[in-house]
Amino acid sequence: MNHVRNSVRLIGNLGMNPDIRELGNGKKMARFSLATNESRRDAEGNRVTETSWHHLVAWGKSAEIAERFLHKGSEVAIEGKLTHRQYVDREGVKRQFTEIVVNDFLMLGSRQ
Amino acid sequence: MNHVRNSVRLIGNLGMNPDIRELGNGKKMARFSLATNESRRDAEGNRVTETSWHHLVAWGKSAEIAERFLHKGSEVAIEGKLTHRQYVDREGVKRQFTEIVVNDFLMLGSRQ
Amino acid sequence: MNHVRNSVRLIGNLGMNPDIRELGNGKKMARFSLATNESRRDAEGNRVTETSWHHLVAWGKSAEIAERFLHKGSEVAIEGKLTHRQYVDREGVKRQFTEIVVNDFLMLGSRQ
Amino acid sequence: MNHVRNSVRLIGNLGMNPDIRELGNGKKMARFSLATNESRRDAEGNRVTETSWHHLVAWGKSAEIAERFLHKGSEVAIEGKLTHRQYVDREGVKRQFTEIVVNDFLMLGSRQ
DNA sequence: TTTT
DNA sequence: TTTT
Repeated sequence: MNHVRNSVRLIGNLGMNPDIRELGNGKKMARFSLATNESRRDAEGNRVTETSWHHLVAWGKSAEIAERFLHKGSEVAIEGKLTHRQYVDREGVKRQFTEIVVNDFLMLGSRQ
Repeated sequence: MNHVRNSVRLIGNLGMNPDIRELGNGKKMARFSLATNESRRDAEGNRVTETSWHHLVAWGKSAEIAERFLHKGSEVAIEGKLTHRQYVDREGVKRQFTEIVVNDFLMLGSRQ
Repeated sequence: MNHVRNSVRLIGNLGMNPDIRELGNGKKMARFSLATNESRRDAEGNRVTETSWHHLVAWGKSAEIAERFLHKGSEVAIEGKLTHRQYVDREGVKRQFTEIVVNDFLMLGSRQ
Repeated sequence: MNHVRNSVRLIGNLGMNPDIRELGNGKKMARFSLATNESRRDAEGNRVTETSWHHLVAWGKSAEIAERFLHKGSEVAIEGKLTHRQYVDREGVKRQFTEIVVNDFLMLGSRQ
């Protein structure tokens, strides 16, 4: 319950169906990308949309709900924790990977 | 004012004095790292502290306030936007860089 | 920009069309109620929905957007500031009124 | 875990020591007031500080931590849920009471 | 007074 | 890769 120190809130759309893995202990993990679209005016005064793609991961119960209810295009609000992992890729290059560990999410616009 | 869609909140300490740049237009930019410390129990039940280091950038007025008041060790609460940039490093490796663009921050524990 | 100190985030539905007022200075004000629905299990294990009704007020540009796009039933995400006002009602009773001054909002599920 | 729908974040100071009650089931409850100070310029351009007093309540483990560590003047960051209760006072007047049910909090400026 |  |  450390979420006063580190909390991310995003509202956007899934770019793909969640990728579900089942771990050795039977616990599920769901990974997906979420696009947040920001609308602003550029130097010429035209409306432009800037899209950011965020990496999300959900565990356990949240992963199961994601598996059942989320799919490509789904609109969701999520709250999670910002994490950064270091790893070495296949070419031996040191890399950083930032992802949001989902604490809670809400499906939106579900009337469709 | 798109911060309903994309908002990060962190409370932690600066790892260094902010790095201040003045851009061509006279606008300032302040960069700094912020550590958030999360306390939890490990498998053996011992208290462990996990530290995450986040990259932050502030612009304009916020950068000026950061320059004047923030320094290594300062405790701050920040609200910002999660952004990801792609770039190619000196070795020609494609990389992603995640940083938080600060919208608002607050110095804490300032009674000292 | 004091929203690190005081910030409310709600996702819910309008109970009515916004009530629009135009002030002497031409600035608009929009008032509306927002329901947040929380689902939980009661002592007997049955799913129950608890609804909270919040009072919201938007000013200026936000009020104009609210007037044009929000109506009874609209699903929205809002970010605002928690405020409390004291007043004396017609019967001379001292009362407190809590409302959220909207900083930013987002219409959800707008595909309908 | 419904906090994507309804979440309040405040950073401020306690106006009093927490008021601790122990309920029949041995569970503790802590009540306290928190002041958030907002700095802004008035019509004449002078800096003015506006203080809002919020009612907070914490339960169980949070209440116990509040009892041990929080006191009048403590600086804290809290995350909670906005709730409204109706009641009838001793004079038979119907009233509303708004309070924030604390989910998580963090003591700040603890170096003192 | 909303929504699922 | 999403959405409007």
